[in-house]
Formats: sequence, structure tokens, C-alpha cells
Amino acid sequence: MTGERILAQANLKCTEKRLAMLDYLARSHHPVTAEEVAQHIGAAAHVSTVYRFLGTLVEKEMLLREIHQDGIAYYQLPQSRHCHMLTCRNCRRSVNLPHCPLTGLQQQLERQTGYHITGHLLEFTGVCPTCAKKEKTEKI
Amino acid sequence: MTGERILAQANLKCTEKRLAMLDYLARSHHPVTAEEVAQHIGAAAHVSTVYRFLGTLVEKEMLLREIHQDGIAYYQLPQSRHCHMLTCRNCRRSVNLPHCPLTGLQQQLERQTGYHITGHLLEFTGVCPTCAKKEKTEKI
DNA sequence: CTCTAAATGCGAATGATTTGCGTTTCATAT
DNA sequence: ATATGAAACGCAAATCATTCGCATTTAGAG
Repeated sequence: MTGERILAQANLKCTEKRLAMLDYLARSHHPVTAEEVAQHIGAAAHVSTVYRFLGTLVEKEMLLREIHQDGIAYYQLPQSRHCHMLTCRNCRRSVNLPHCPLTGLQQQLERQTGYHITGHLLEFTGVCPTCAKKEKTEKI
Repeated sequence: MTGERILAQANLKCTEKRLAMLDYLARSHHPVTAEEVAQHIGAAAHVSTVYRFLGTLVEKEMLLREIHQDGIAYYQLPQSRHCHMLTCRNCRRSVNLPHCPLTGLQQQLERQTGYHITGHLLEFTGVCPTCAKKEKTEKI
């Protein structure tokens, strides 16, 4: 969906900065931080502007926000296929799971609990092969 | 496991405050915040002391820390069966999943990525039946 | 009992995020 | 095209959980 369309649907004014932010979000195929958004858009925007805009979209349920285990909020446009991450606790490098393994479970859970489930967070933590090798070397 | 035993195994000195903290953790059958620990122990301890002690235990992998979607760290002693939560975004009331559905997936993921996976976080967000009813009423 | 390393308290520092407010810009009606 | 009110923006100060530095106290080995 194009940035103009998203803004119209959200009933928000169309500005250069907002289009740039949406463009960056659409381009990123993984969750990104507000800081990253602020840095990677051509039209420089103040961090507070970025936070405010992203927050507004989240309120309108047109953007997903998840707080990862590093304590930082990551944002992503809701795509047909969202993904989850496996992050190295040492170097923070992460790989994505190819697809979300929870869709079926979520439906089952809704039936069992009566909750209307609006989202979920799944994050794996571990040690990547490179760091595992390093740690082994250092211990000798 | 008793508090004395945990401290001995962690190679940490045995103090009144630490025993109180461990006691509280053992008594809580759900993840708790550092703030809660500080408030609910008889022997008053400074927050920084609580944070330091909990942090030390986490480092030694004798305590689990997970950052929830409210951005706050929750701690729990590792039990034979850990669980995950489904939290109402409105009233914060939560129900537990009966068991962790990720064990198999995690092993498969280790094979595929070469990462050594040390933990995971799974958290569902939704609206509980009570709040759903309320929201519907308010909209009329 | 003595002595040292570890534990504690306190306050200041940190870092992501939010907020208040004055200024600028969008977009709608004239 | 222009005026105008509302929304967006920039900036700096506030917030809040968490961490850190340092001086003081205490556990527990010898």
C-alpha cells in the first residue's frame, strides 16, 4: 500500500517526512527502531516527530510495535507475512524465521480463552556460531 | 530449592535481604518486576541493590529475565515448566498458556541456523472478554 | 578476632521515550 | 489564489526504569 493511501486511511496530513518514514518502513523487511527511521530518511526529522508519528499509527492499529529483549521498541508495517527474530545475545546479529509458526496456535487459543487476540511477540535469544566460536577460544 | 542453596550454588554471600528476595521470587508464581521485589520483602532493600542482585542471578543463568510489552523487566525463577502469557491490553489481566508450544520448533531452528538458542520470549496481546464487552457498550 | 572481598545505600548518570509549547505547514473554504 | 484553523514539527525539558561510581558496612574465611 502506498504512503499517501496509508495516511489518507489514517486521516492524517500528508507531509514529506511522513511519506519518507512510511517509505522506509515499507522498504525494511524486518522490524526497525525509531532511531533507525529518523536516521535513514532523506528528509531529516526530529526524533520526537518520528516517535509521535509512529505512535499515532500504532494507536490506529496501522503499525506494529514490539518491545524486544534489548528493551527497545521495534516497528513494522503489518504485512501478510510478518516474521520473528533470533538474536545473538552477544553481538546482537539476528536472523529471521522464514514464517510465523503461531497462526494456528493463536486461533486455538482464542477459542480456549475467549480473548480476542490482536498480536503476539515471539523472540528467540541465543549465541550465533561466530560468537560461540569466540567464546570457546577465550575460555582456553 | 531453598534460598541458602541457591546462593551457595551461585557462589554468593548469604544475606538477609537476598534470602528475602529469593523467598519472594519463589513464592510468586508469575514473573515479577524489580520494583515489586523491592516493595514486598520485609527487610527493606534499596532498588539498586535489588537490580544488582537480580542481574547477578540472571548472569549466572539462575534467574530468568524477560522484558514485556510494557517495556519493564520481569523476573522469575526457572521452574521445570515455564509458561507464557496472554495479556489484555486494556486491563492487563492475563492468562497463562498451559504449556510452552515452542520446544520442538526451537530444536529445529537450532539445526537450521547454527545458533545455540538459550531462551525465547512469547507473549500474546489481546482483549479479554470483559473488556471486549465494555468497549462494545461504550461505542453505542 | 581480623581482615579482605563482597554487598549495600545513596545519588547521580544514562538512554529511550514522552511532553509542553511556540512556530511552521497543510489543506479546506472562501 | 488567499486566508485560516487545525495539525505537524522542532526543540528542550521531563520522565521513568535501569545502571554506575563511590563511600560505608558486613559476611565469612583464616
